[in-house]
Amino acid sequence: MSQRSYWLFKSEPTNFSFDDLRTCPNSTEHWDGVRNYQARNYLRDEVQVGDQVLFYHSNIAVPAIVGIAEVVRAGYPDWTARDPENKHFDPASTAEKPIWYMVDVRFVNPFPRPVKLAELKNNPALSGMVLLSRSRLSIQPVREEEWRQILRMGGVEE
DNA sequence: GCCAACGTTGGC
DNA sequence: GCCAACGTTGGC
Repeated sequence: MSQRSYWLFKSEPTNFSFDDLRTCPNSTEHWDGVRNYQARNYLRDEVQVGDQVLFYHSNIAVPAIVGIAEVVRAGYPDWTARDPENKHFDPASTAEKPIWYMVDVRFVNPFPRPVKLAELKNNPALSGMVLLSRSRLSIQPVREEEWRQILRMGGVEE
């Protein structure tokens, strides 16, 4: 029995928003299209069923963490890499030797108050967050203390 | 829309 | 294996 971990997943809401996740069948969706090796390693090797996820909206006027999702399926080959029609097609990835991985996530709940990037930056307790030093990494680990702090900032009851 | 930061590619 | 060129990300 492994202890559950915390993550931050980034998404551009114009592509896929937290509300899109909510309205998916069973509020569950594949987290596909990740094409960065470090993020891939997390998805393939570390993200586990039951892990909790901060859903972050990037590349918009007011970037913010908007809610919580949960991992419902651990890493497995991202088949969109083998679909020539797909935007994220990668001919180097095969069924025998997949390069890219995805997980499945489920909508849990929105924050009563979204936590803006500016607020994260202004909180000294969060100065070690990966988001602030490696902003481009799309799958990032979150420490338990950071998780609790951010939920508090988002108005989530303990 | 700009541009800095950063990841990837490919010539050597 | 180095590193310049290039493409992408994402805050502003």
